[in-house]
Amino acid sequence: MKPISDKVIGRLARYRTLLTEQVPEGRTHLFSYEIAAAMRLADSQVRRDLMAVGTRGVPQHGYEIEALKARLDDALALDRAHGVAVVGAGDLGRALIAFLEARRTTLAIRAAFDVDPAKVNRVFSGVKCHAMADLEKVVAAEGITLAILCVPAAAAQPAADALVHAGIRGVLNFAPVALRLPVQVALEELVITTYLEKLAYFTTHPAKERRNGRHDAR
Amino acid sequence: MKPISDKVIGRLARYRTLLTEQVPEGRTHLFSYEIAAAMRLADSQVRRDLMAVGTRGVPQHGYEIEALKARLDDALALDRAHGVAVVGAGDLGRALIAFLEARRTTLAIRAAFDVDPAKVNRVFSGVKCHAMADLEKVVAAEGITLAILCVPAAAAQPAADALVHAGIRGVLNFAPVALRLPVQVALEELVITTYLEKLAYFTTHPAKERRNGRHDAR
DNA sequence: TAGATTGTTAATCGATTAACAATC
DNA sequence: TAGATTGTTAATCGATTAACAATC
Repeated sequence: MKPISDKVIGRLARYRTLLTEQVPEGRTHLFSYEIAAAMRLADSQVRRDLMAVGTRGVPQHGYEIEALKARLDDALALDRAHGVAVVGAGDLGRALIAFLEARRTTLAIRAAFDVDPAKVNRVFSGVKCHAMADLEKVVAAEGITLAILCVPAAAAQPAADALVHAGIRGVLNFAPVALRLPVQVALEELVITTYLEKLAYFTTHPAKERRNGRHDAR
Repeated sequence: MKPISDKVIGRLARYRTLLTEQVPEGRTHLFSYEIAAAMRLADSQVRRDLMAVGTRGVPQHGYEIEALKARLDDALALDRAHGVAVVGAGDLGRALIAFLEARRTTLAIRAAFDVDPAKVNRVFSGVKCHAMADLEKVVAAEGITLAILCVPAAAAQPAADALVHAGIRGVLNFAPVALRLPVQVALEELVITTYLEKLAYFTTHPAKERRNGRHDAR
């Protein structure tokens, strides 16, 4: 399969969520324009995206939901397990553990890490918290490839360096810091205040000025 | 000022965070290529973005940090206060309250809401939790314009409808649901699993395939 | 069949980058 | 001054949309 752009992957993940969380009652198939309407996209874009992962629809019938879900799972590599670590077991980190463990998928949180000795060896929502010193050992032992970084800004870059050293392949960063990572390590920035600030701007300016898609992740 | 695109606003917010959180020791000015390097952008893009908000740099000296921060605050409407509500006081909602209240800015959380009677009237990190039934009253009384939506998927659309009815201007959505909102209400989708799924894909495929910016939001 | 919807190409659009004259 | 960096335009690039023949 040809390289698929970041943008397309983001939309494919959203299609998958839509199919999982919001399938209209009693439907087995969906038309491209229905998916498009739910996400405020053009129908040709939906067809084009689905084409990129080799899905086939049928004129007059649309796309079969179960087959499409299976195809998306496969394309997004969600048919295999991915080990996830949460680094920083503060309020946000613990909330993310609880939130993500509640919806068990192939993305499973296998460990938490914190510098605070009071948190080490505690178990949060079924996930054990380890000392940062044990990062490399635990990452290897648990087969962890992804990390969610929820430490304070000042601790983010050192923690990221430690993660890279431990062989992590992707980082989801919540700290308000522009991380420097080797290019081969995937990075998603998810700085909540950035999103709030965007909202503040767009609610303060006429709606007309909102030029682009409402999404991102993006 | 001309309309500024969603993409540019997102980067401006990130420049602002960089200037606030990561100013190199003892510097009063920064060059466009320094800002660009920190964010993995082209230097001409930084200059272009700053031009959009009317900032002037000086050849040989770069951009004055304090003046630039002030200009960005003004452009992003962060010089005024914005009232924020957190809807859904579960683990994630309460963590966001604690997280955002710790970094008091002009984006201040003025109220939380939940359907659970056990949570109503409790105070989380200094923020009072109200019944959903009181949404409209409290939003008006507290001058709330933005909402952070952290309710379960099934409750998201009804909650969003109630927020719109109460006159909210922008919604930051954490629920894994494609919300339908009137176009004049700004919407940012921040579905954490979507980001994790993107990471899973990019860590499973050769780094070379990563075509685009590492960010989004945005 | 006729009509609706897909798959796919071509056209458009917007965003990014390169280039360089202006400037300090 | 000379050289480095800005402001800004033009060129490139990629993403989105429109269009329509193929198809069920």
